[in-house]
Amino acid sequence: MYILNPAIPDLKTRQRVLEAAVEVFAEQGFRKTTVRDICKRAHANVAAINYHFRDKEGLYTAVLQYAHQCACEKYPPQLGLRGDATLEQRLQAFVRSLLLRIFDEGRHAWHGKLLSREMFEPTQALDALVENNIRPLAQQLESIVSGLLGARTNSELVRLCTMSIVSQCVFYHHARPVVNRLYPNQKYTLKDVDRLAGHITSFSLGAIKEFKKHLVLKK
Amino acid sequence: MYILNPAIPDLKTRQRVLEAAVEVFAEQGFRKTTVRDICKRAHANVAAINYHFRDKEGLYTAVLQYAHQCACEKYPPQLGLRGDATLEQRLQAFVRSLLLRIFDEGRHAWHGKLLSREMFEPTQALDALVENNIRPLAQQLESIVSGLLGARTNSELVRLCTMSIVSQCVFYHHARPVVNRLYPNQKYTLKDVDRLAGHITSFSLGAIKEFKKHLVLKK
DNA sequence: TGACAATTCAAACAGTTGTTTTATACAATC
DNA sequence: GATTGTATAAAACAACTGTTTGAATTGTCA
Repeated sequence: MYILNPAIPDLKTRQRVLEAAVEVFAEQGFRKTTVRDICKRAHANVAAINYHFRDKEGLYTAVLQYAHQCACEKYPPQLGLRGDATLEQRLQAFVRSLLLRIFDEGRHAWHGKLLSREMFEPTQALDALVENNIRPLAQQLESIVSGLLGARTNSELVRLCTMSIVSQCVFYHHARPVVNRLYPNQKYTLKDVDRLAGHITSFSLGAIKEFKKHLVLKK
Repeated sequence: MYILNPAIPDLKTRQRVLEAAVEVFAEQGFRKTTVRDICKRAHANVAAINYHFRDKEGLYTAVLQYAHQCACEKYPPQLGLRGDATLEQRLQAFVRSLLLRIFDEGRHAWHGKLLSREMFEPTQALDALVENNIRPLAQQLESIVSGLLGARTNSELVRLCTMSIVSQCVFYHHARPVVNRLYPNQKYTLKDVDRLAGHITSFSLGAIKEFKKHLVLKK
């Protein structure tokens, strides 16, 4: 056993490489990242990647799975919500947990960053990620929206509203470089995130309320 | 003069390289793109890039400027709007033109793609792009929103609503790989884009209307 | 036309990339 | 205790990268 990295001293090479790779891939993306950089951070030999993960791409898919697993452990789907919560409360909780995942500055920012990268250069890994992780979340939100609009609303409107809500959340993730340049003074502490969650929720609830009003008038 | 590319036969090397570079950079990103690939498409020698643009990075900044210029020519800020248009009409036009820019499948999809790439790996070029192009657009939308909410609304709410509107538009750009996987059957013809613009506009107008109602009640 | 600059070209350069090879150290098994 | 399989190490490999070189070609203008 080789104790080289004081921060994570007693982990086997494979694990050290994996954890280093998550960080580097998230920061630099697949292309820009070099196996030598990863191994340097992991205090491992260059050949370790090929030995444990076959090749760089094998390591990358392992990284995606690992990061997703970590994020799910930290932010479980229903964020401390009582069983008898109203639809409004469920929406607020959904928005808030999504934002928290996005604005997590710590070690769990990986998930979001890696997911963002998949948007630009989708790999095969994205297919599995959408089916296993994203679709269930989308359906969860759709059911909330459907309930808010009224059960008999046509599905297209439900879908459009769902996307409108999600988009407001992920925007601050995708467009952060632009937002930061537009409003350099804006910070995103926990309090700010809560306020943002409040805005998005009431903005969306207001929009849905108006939709429902006109839907009722039509009938 | 070398007539090699039948599509763009009579352009000087510099221009052929530039146009090829726009496409390749937009498709593959800065890192993945190789100068040899660009030159191959442009039917130019490898050295052409270094001769005309100093280096690969010089070519990239030229590409960003060029793509931006092209997009502005095709989609001018105010999209055929009468001087006496209502705020609602101006909002609809703003949303629609933004969506059109995003869903343009033709040669002008460059601008959006390149801008998206800047989000992940911002270069110095992004600073100029935000100041010259994005900030004016944001202010334009802000003034519309401000008018809709009422002149005396606090600026934070105006900004939050502005972001909520923009986010719904750019979402379909940023998250297209995910959206396409979630709803594979959804197409985005001109008609669909118009319907989408209609939804985003009425969703946002409804939300703003509700906000205004509660603002009035507070006073 | 002839001289001069601008442009294009093939070839080579120097550096980096992911990967493989070969050898060695360790632990468990017979 | 020899053997076997796993893990790590240094070095070398082959391919590809952006860039430069220097000669050949083209265009321009006196």
